[in-house]
Amino acid sequence: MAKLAPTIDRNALPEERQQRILARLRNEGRVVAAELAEAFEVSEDSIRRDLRELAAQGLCKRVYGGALLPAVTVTPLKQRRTEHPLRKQALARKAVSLVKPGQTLLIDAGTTNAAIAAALPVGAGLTVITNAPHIAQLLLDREGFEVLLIGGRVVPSIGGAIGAQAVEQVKRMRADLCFPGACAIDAAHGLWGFDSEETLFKRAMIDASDETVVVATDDKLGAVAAHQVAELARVQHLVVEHSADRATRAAFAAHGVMVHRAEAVSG
Amino acid sequence: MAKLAPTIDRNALPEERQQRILARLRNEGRVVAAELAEAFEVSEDSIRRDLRELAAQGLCKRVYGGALLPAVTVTPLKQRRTEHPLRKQALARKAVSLVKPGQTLLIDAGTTNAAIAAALPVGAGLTVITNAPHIAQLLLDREGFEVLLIGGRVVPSIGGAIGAQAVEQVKRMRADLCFPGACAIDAAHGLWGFDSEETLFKRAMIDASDETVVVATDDKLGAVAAHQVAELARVQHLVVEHSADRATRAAFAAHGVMVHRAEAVSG
DNA sequence: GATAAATGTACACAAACATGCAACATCGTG
DNA sequence: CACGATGTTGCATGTTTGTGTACATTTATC
Repeated sequence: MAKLAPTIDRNALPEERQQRILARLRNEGRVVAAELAEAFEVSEDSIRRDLRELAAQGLCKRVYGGALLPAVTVTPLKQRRTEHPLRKQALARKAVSLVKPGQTLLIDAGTTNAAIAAALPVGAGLTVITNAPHIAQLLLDREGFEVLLIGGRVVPSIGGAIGAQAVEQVKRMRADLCFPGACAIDAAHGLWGFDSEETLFKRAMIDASDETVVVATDDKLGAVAAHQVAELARVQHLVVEHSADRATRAAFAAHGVMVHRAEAVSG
Repeated sequence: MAKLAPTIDRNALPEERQQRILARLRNEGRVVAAELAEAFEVSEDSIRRDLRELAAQGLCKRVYGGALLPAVTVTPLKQRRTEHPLRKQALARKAVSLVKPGQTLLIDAGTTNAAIAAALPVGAGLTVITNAPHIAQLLLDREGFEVLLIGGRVVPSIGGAIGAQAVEQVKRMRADLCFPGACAIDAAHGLWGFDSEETLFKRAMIDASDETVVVATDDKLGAVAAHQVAELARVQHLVVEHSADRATRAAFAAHGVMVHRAEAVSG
């Protein structure tokens, strides 16, 4: 198992060597500096230099004696939830003002949407459909909401169920208002998502609702991601931060989107 | 199952060794310093140093002779949710011992079941299907679980989705083990629920699983409610409190149920 | 309370490390 | 071809880190 590969590692160019080190690392999960030095017939110093460069690019994790695969720690949702609390609260307050008593809302997973759920008025007879356990739990704890859960495989990085099963359930529902979490929104090209499955789910949400409200922090405005969720024509309302660029707001308004500007925050 | 893994632990890099120790700990729930020293071919002192560092990061709990998984720190909110936290934790610890790595679990809503979810070992490759947003969220926050959500209308008093839609989704799934929350269990008449719809859901859960584990606090034992969920023959395991009556335990055992008794609690 | 195992601390040693430097090859430009 | 610029390499330097041993202390068990 050790040297069955016919690859000749000696006489490798520096860059080539780094690629081979990476390949080994990904195969075996770890590399030892001394072994690499022997395989490539260079000094351990050179290997260490390679590892240092790879680590600087985040491609490996340097440890005493060699290197390991980098820890795949995507920022936990738990952490993200508390990132810009004041800004998200301000956005949420404005977004909630679009909700009328007795309506049925379709709320996507996401930290901004969790802030919206937390800001919804109790006792307005609202029905909330969501794919995010966190949001469902939040509304149950507040009491006074009718909560419908969308099932399916829950993607940890998103914090909600997406995928075929979730899409199918959404298709069998109707809502007055939907809040698809925005990954990016652009006046010319509409709403965008990062992930293919996530995009399908958001589209199903929009199709199942009379009106769509996009709530976007500044960094989402004018950005474009990999997959289109929907044309801008499908979006009736856009809620932006107080700090949102004036020209950008005008651009969306020119496309017939009602733009709502949140209050300023001190923080 | 013990040493079939071809993983070579000797010659591990220091940091790599700590990672492997953590992996072992999460799989087996405990590690012994002497065994680790032999496996990694280093002195026990080095192992102790590793354990000390891991403990400093809160990743394990040092004990005389080795280390254990850190105490499941239940947040104040969750504790308020639970009436008898210590008793339920003791039950949960015993219930979790029935779970094997890689299994798929079907976990019902309920405070006792939430305690079980909180006690599940991370990194054992477990898949959890649940109708309770609270439990789903708890597992997402702990990371390392595959979580499948059962959708439907969420009943606030239960804290989970039941009803036709939920039943339909459960029917399309298979699990190794299921934990239906018990309302009452009786040696002569089996498992009982309070509510008609809830009962249907629990029955669907049991039908979808190879084995059923009922975890019951003392007050559930020998009690009978309005709707029958299942015959006792469908129940393979019963986990009871340390204080459970001896004759009652014998009665269940006589019906072919494996009775597991939790540790005593000081409180 | 006695005993043996487990533990923490201190210290010495070796391995791995970062850094600076000189030698060498490669490449482009005058 | 000459020349310098650039980049890579190996070596020597001093530093950091991990490891094992020795000894005093704590802990579990009888």
